[in-house]
Amino acid sequence: MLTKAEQTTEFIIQTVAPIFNKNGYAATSLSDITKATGLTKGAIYGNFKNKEELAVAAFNATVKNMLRRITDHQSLSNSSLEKLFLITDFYRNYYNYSQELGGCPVLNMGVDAKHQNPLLLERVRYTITKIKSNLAKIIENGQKHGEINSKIDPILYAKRLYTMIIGAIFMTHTLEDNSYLLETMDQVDEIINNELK
Amino acid sequence: MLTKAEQTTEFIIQTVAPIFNKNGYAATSLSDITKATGLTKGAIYGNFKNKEELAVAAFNATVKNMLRRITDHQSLSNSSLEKLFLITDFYRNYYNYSQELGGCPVLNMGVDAKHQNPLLLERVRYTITKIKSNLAKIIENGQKHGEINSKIDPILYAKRLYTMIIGAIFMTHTLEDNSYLLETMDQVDEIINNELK
DNA sequence: CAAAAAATATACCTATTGGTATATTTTAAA
DNA sequence: TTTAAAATATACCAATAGGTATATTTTTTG
Repeated sequence: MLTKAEQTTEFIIQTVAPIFNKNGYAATSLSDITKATGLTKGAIYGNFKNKEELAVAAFNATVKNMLRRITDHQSLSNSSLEKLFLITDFYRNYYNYSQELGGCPVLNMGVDAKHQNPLLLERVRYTITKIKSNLAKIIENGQKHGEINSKIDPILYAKRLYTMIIGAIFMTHTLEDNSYLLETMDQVDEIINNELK
Repeated sequence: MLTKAEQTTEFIIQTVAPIFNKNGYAATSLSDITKATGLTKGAIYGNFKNKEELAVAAFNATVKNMLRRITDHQSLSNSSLEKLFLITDFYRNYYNYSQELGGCPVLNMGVDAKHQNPLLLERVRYTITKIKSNLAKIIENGQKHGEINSKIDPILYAKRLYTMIIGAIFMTHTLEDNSYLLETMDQVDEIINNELK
């Protein structure tokens, strides 16, 4: 069971996560944080060493949420090929879902933290590495089971797929136009069918 | 001939443009600006109404620089197909070039301005529209001259290509790994050869 | 239920923020 | 070269920034 204090810590993280994700690190002030949580600075600094530590905790929570959703969704099938289609499926609904999070944490924090916050940037890089290796492992597994062409390079295609995905996320969010995500996911499906099979 | 005042305005823009591009709007302070230019607030506010107007002028200057470079490069050939290859060529060298600018202005400001600065966001959207319609026009022209398959949708492919490009820019900058841009440009070349021809 | 411990609120700190009124200097025109 | 105009510097403003020491309240434990 969670103590009252642990509940508060969790409450703060969940409340400020979308704010940091939307506005970025520098543009999120302590008063934004106290206003949103209804708590005072004393409470915030009792639970977190400083603004940076809170921002990192918030990012981690958002990413954890996101990764769990992807993992859950792709586990709907045991076939590697089907798992890949489930991933494009996931990103077809990503615009809606990521708006709940305050946007895509990888995209937003990747750009925001680049010249501002080494700790956050490291977390972004780690997250990308995880997503990429997840994709590569699915491809490798598909090759082992004869579902996917053994001639293709799993890492190369993992990079290509995530590059397309993150590009589509940027376009859809910046232009507020979901067609980029939808059309790019169609394109990824074509690649799966024509190049990976 | 430029008056002394006009020279100063231009000097300020050129000096602060990479700073805004790197750090974003909120994380760039007036003291960053006075420090970098060696001028005082009086001089800055004599040339620009406020921080926002300066940020917009800086963004416009960076984009103008970038668009001129693309235009110059693609004008090296009259063939539509060759123009497309010249564009992938341009982006193969984009990591180096964009570092001079303080990063990719479209990517950085697209994310940064999203929830912060409607004026800047509008400029980003306009820039994307311009780049996209440039790509679409090249494709259309290629179709008119029989260089490009008349069955393909110019707008759809313009969207696909720029989505891939901006995704690769994000990955390369965030991971400081140029292979994303290089490999994605190879992939784009494959698309030109296999789908557009 | 009382006491110790933990968590939160209050009040405050210095530094910095974007911005401005005015004095001074520099530029351009006569 | 003098003078009017334009540009820049100086000195200031109120508001807010992140952060902290301490008082108060709440929670946990014996």
